[in-house]
Amino acid sequence: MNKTTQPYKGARDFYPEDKRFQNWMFSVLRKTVESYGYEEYDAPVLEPTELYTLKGSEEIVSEQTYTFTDRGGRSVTMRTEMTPSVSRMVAGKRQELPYPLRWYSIPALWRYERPQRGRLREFWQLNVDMFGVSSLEAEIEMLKLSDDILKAYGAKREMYSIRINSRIFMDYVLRDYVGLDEVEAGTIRRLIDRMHKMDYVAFGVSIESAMNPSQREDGSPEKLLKVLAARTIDELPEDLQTHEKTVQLKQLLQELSNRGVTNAVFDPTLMRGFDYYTDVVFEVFDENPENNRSMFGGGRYDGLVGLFGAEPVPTIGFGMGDATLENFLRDHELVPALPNQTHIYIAVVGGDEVIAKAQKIITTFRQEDVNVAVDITNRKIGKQIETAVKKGIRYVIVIGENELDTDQLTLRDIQSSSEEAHSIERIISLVLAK
RNA sequence: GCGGGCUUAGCUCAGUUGGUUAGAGCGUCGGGUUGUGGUUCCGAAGGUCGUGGGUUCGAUCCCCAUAGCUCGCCCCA
Repeated sequence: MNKTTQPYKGARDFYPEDKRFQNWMFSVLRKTVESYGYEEYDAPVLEPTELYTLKGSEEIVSEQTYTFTDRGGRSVTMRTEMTPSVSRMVAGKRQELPYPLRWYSIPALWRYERPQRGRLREFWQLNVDMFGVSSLEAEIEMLKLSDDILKAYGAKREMYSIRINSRIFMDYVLRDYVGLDEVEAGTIRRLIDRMHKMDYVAFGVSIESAMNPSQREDGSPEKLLKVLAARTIDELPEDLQTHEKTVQLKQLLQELSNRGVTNAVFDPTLMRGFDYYTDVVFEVFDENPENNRSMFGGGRYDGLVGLFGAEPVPTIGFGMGDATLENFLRDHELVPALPNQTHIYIAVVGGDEVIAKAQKIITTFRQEDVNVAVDITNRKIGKQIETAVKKGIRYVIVIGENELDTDQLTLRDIQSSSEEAHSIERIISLVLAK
């Protein structure tokens, strides 16, 4: 028997204080996405392994998942992301669901990785997806919603940036504009993804060596570097300005700005993997240098539902991990004091006999939605109050023989260290007011 | 999967150039005579010095391995 009290590597225990924080964090997420009409769904923690090999990444499945054989000989995998599951669910009821679908979930996910800052083996992830809209209005809503989530926590614009790119646009740049074959393009995509981690000269050298000199047109590396250097769409080379996706991205940024999202920018170096995204991709970056990674991101993936044999559905969505969000909130000091959900702690003088007689009062509180914990230890009164203080419970009422006789109770406010006698009705409204 | 740093009380950390009973602060528990916490005073509990092996008369300290934490790399759905 292993006697360690530590949780499993990369997984966390949530003591009441931690769970209180998580509940608060999630409640803000829920409130914000539900204000846009998104509905919560869920799926099993275990999925058949084939669900994750469906879209290709064999290597990821074999090396970065918890995969095992069940008692019936089936290979199962603990969910590492929600997108395949939700795509499966939509495909399963493709013909009967009322589009557009606005769905969200906050599942616990498992990935077999080496833990580091902002990255654990068990983590929670907000997933927001819209199915059934192919127009740019879907992108606008997704990004506006992302922005509203951070604003709901009290984040200021300068704390984060929203970076946007298009896979179709970048494919056009790499294949047609620069003239690369698919193998070269794949290598270059990986390089671009790591661009900000390399120095500029080394990056240029890598780009050049990744391109086959005999096949490319003269000046291709330079053409590409010029595109990647663009900080805005207007800075893109003249001959790219009229491309359909350029025009669309410009329109997207303009409309976001019109709706108050002024920190969204075009970023040609944004790659975001290379699996199921089909067009617009975006990432929200924490501008705090302590958190040197994107906080969350997503994009359009129009092809996934169709993989299940159903008629394809245009889809856009994003995922937001709890660890990176927590880092963001703590480092920017956006976490408020979180009160204990118990409103009143009742300290008892006189033991079990008094507790028995006080039941009528206690029941009245509970029926009025006041959460009441009774100290049944029969310790001295000072200890009982100290317990309430440590638990972070705001109000204390001492009940003894004296209180049983009157209809007034003395409500002690731990926060202000004050005491005042009130009727039970008055106490209920005072305590619930906060 | 690769590399760096770390691991001594519940927490944050001292310490021993290898020597017999390993310390502090905070926290916890109890008390300062019987119905009021966060101040103060007194007292107590709590450690096989991450784990396993080696060197040595003797290891918490030196060496090796291993685990965990942490930071970075790879990867990041």
